Amino acid sequence: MTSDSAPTSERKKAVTSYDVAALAGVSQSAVSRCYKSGASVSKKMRAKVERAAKELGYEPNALARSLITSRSNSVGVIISNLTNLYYPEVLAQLSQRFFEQGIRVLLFALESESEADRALSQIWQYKVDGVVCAAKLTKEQITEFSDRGIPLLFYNRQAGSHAASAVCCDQADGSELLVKGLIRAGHTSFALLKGPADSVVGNEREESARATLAKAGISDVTELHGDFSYEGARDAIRHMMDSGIEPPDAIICVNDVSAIGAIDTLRNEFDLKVPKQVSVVGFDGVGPSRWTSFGLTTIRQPVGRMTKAAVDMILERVVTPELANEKRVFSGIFVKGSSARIVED
Amino acid sequence: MTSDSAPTSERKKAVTSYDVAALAGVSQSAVSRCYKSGASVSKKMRAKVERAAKELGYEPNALARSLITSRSNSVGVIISNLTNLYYPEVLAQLSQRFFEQGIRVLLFALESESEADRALSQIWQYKVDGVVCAAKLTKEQITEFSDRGIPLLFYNRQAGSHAASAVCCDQADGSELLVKGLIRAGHTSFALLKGPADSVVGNEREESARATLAKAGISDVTELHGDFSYEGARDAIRHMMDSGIEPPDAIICVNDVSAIGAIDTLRNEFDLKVPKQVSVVGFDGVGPSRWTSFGLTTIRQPVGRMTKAAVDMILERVVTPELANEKRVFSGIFVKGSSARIVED
DNA sequence: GCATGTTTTGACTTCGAATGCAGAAATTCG
DNA sequence: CGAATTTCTGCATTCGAAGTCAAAACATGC
Repeated sequence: MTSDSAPTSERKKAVTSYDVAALAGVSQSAVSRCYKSGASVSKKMRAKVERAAKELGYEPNALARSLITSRSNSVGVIISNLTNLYYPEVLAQLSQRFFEQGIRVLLFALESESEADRALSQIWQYKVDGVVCAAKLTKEQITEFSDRGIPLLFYNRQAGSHAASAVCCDQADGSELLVKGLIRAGHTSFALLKGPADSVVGNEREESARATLAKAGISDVTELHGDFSYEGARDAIRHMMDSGIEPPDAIICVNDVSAIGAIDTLRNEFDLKVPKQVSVVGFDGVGPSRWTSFGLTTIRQPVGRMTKAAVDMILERVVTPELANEKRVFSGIFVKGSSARIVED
Repeated sequence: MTSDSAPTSERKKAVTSYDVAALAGVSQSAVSRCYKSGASVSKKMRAKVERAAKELGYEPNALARSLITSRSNSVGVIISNLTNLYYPEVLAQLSQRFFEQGIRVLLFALESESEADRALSQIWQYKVDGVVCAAKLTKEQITEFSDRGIPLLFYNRQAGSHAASAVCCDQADGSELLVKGLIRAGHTSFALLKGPADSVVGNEREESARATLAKAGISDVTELHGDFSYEGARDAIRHMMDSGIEPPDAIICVNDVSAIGAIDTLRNEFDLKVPKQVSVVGFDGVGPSRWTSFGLTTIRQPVGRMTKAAVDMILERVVTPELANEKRVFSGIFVKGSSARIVED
């Protein structure tokens, strides 16, 4: 109907290395070499190629390159609940750091743990060079990574005894610090606002808190069931208060958002003073924990250093696959805040 | 030193369609066809191939497929400031929805606008099928998309008169709604807490608010300079109070986080009652706006419908490139809250 | 100037899946 | 049962860049 080069609709041009080669009057190999660092190319050649490339607006096709080199220069990032206030910061930093290294980030934001399988299937197909995972994987799933030789790094999850690296914040240590401070300040009755039952991070924090209390002879701890969310914390506090229990001196929350929910509910629904009547502590150090309404006493995770470690570790293992797995644990930073009476060591 | 198949270190196997073909005793083309919907394959063939594929654990190589089909089944998502509380939700939903469609998401989380160029260069190289952009692009950058035939969709940014689709929340309409309500409630002196000067969204909200006030004969509006952040709002409020101005009846903030910062500062640093002495309204409807400490009166963006529209529109245009650009504007939802005295229409 | 050594360069093959085409098998129909 | 279709299948080629290798160009030494 129309000629091959329709005037109105622009044909996709897709400049290839052959086009550049033709224009520059050299071979395709030469063009390719110009884009490879450390290749042997004469100045004249480079100049010719660069001029031709610029004239045509040539950009190497990353797909073709990845296919032949079997390196995609991309990593997968699996995050289970992006709506948790803590993760956006992590994701932003990870993505920024990878970007600086010229690495692309394939994002998999899981809604539920059960989606992990489908995400993994996509990950295998896309031949990512490595994966940073802030979600729970089964032992089999982890094994599959090592079988395929794809470096895997967990962010704030235990790799267990399995074959994966990990970057963590020392949950136990942080909780202990907070609880000891609360004990020193003279609190005697405690409540523990837990996270979802299947959260590794939540369980670690919880158990450490409980152990520290036990060591001080306090074993009668009120358990509140939350889910890391504001609403979950609110409901837990309501439930506690409605059941006629005497409010505890201190509430240890597994994360900041829970702690904020607890504070808000105690203050606004039950007219209790925080920290005067009830001390509340959190964990994470998210942005809103610093808002003056809350001034949360918490443990801030060193996200900057943790994400840097994560990126470094993964990239090391991409370059040197035989490198053994490694686990780096970072200490959290105590934030004094004003939501709890605490006596420091 | 060692034999070709070292016993300890597992060689990467990389099962290809040829391996499957060999095991199933068929041709590579046959295997390929089994993975293409709508291809003509007999039941027997399909069964043989599927068995062989499962036995070998075959997964098609997405890179090779993309290379030949020139469809990568992936989209780029550009977000400028992920740390803004509003975007994580958008990103989570976008990524989820794309994932459901079997589309991979390449994430580009820009720190500064100037990084856009580098992100684009990666986008070209990676041959994404389309891009959703929640960041500012120059006219030239936008043009480059249409030149290359890559569908581009702006999220909450004006595409201007340029060639790109867009999904937006009606900023002007929302602001107007709030301001009218404030006026009806009898507020007479107003302050306007602005966003960063270069934010399109912020400017639209601001201008609409100002226009609505002007229509009511109120042109003397105190301008406060914020940057969408809690801290920025706090500083702006401090600055206002310290300069000895009589506090306004109402503060119109360009976004929720600013509004929260304003409320906190008014209450905690200057002992003003919100909404009794000062009404404060925000915009966005982020999670923390619903926290009882704030109970923000705001306009909630219909993120669910907006992200759905974004995904649909982009995918439509990937399949049918000649489709004209389109802009869909969604009305925000008024959230009554308790941070402002408002009289509804 | 010639033998030797060192860069450069281009022809050709490779990565792994998709597809046009032609021939083979299965199906329909007279 | 054979002819005419229709449905399958395999061969060979393609996508675009990278790497191997041997030939070509250049540099060096005597």
